[in-house]
Amino acid sequence: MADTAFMEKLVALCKRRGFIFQSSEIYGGIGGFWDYGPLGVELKRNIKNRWWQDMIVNPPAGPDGRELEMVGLDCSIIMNPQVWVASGHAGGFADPMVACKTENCNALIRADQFFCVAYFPVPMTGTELDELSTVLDGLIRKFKQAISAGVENGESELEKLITEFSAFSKLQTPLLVKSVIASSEIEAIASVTLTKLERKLVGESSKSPLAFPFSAAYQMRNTFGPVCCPRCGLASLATPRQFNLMFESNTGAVRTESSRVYLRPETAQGIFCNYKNVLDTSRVKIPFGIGQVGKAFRNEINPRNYTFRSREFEQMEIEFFCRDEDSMMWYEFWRNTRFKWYTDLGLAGSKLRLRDQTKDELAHYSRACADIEYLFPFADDFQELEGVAHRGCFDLTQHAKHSGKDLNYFDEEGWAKFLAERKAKGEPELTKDQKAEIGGKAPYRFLPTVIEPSAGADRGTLAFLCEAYHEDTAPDEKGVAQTRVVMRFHPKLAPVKAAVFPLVNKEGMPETADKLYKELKREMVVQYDDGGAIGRRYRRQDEIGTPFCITIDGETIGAAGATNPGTVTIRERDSLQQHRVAIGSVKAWLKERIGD
RNA sequence: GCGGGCGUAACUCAAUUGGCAGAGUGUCAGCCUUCCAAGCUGAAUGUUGACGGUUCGAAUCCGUUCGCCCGCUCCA
Repeated sequence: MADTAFMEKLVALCKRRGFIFQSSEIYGGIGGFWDYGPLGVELKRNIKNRWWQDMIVNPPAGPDGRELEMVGLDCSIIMNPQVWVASGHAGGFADPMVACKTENCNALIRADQFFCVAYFPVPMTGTELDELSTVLDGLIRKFKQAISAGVENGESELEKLITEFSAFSKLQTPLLVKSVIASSEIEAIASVTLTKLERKLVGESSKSPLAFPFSAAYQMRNTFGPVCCPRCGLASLATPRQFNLMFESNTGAVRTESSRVYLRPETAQGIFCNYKNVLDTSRVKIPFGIGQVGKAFRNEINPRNYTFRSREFEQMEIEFFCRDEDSMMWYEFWRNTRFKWYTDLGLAGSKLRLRDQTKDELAHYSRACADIEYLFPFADDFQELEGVAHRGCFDLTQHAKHSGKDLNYFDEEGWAKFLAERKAKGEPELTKDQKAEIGGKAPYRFLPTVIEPSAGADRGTLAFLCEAYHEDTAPDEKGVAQTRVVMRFHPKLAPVKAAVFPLVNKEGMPETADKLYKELKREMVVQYDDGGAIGRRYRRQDEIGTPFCITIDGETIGAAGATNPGTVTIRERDSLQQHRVAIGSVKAWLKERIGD
């Protein structure tokens, strides 16, 4: 169950303490855009820096035990518009939506994700059903491919399908396009369970149902009858409309059709477009990866759930290039590596899961995809933080085709070895033509296969915020249990690593504390606080998730009766335990616990 | 896009039938305080989202508009 009360408390805290603000708040805000305040920026930066450090600078060893080759990149947000034609975003990143006009229904349907069912007046024979299934399978596959490939002219693609369907459908005339069902049920309809489903849909009547894409059904409504809303069941659907999710802008001061450009909807295409540059300049060899952290933009139909679905968001993406025969090994590697990264940083509970996508969910070019998902307090279901996708060589193929450039990888090492082996065996030297012939294809020249771990930085930040929020009880000075709000960030992610307090504002304690504070701030984010009672200061730091509080007391300054002169207390946020540490060792003590 | 809900201090929320815009928390200043907030004193902060209307008088009623939240839907 969604815990809205929890979410409201977290959102209030984020505002009150300066983690997250609404964008342009003084003007009433703007939906789908958010600002990170002084603490939020530290938290998000820590997450991005960790990612960069753990994935690019010092990645774990590969599945073969060898060092991983990873390099970084920082691409522009606006690219040549042809990029988006090649990637499929220009054509396919637009969802055909259809709304129901019934007063109390108003359902909104993704037309490409729904299929219609038609019923035939006469029962079919087993052979006819088999034939029907085969044809349907083919049609559905083609339709899905057309959608995911982002065919530039979806209309004509649909018409082709309809013609094909009509040719077949002279077998029987459908009675009525009755309902719309989710694509996940399509397998059931198009395969052997026809009769079972038939019963489910039309009781014990003998009509045989036939399913086909919603858009096709809509176009054929004059022949087959009206398409009904899946929710209210009435024939009240409006004309399907395109929802384009690309942000548009213009280059140059004069706006014309040809000046139109797009803000990138993902950082990945910048990597693919620079893949050849990286190969040519940085001495990397396959397998290797390129990582990038950067903003991306999508005109979400309806941004919701705090920062979870923003229209401007930040991604942390890797494109890992490898040989196709090793690709499933690398896919497994990245799938596990990325999941472990989250658990190591504290998303360790049952709220985090690794889920393999089903065949239905996969894009047509994708061989496998795993989602790393988090159960946010605002949702009933797990939501995606990151997708690790096996993309085959789809992207590079597309860019090679559209740019006209050869994006093949040439394995110089393997080629040299091949030539040397021939020589050793005393085989005759190859002619120029033979060399071009053999060296011009696999295994020496080929388009690499790509594994893409693509993480949402803002989603990750939000997940870490949700995971950190705790209310527990701690005793006050009278020993009475009091509720306290504590953000239990992993020390590596905590926006403030430590706070320095003088126990009281006299006897030289402020001076000593200030000196320690200034020394620590050279290497980490620390705060100095002398305001109010010590307990109040502890609670303030608990609320922003500072893992360690250092107090300068009588012992530190060697007051009369001190048994541990020159030591401070370091209080731990989660356990409330205190440690006595020599003031000169504080920095080392903290660094040991916070890590690099 | 459609439907519903809602806009009062930094946060959480009051304000009787239309009658002087308030409280708690937080923040700031000072005092007190030798280790876990709700000790003391004081202070600042509001064109009640905006515009218009009704009225002697509007946070409150009406209209318009802007924005936010929820549902349908999408996704990193």
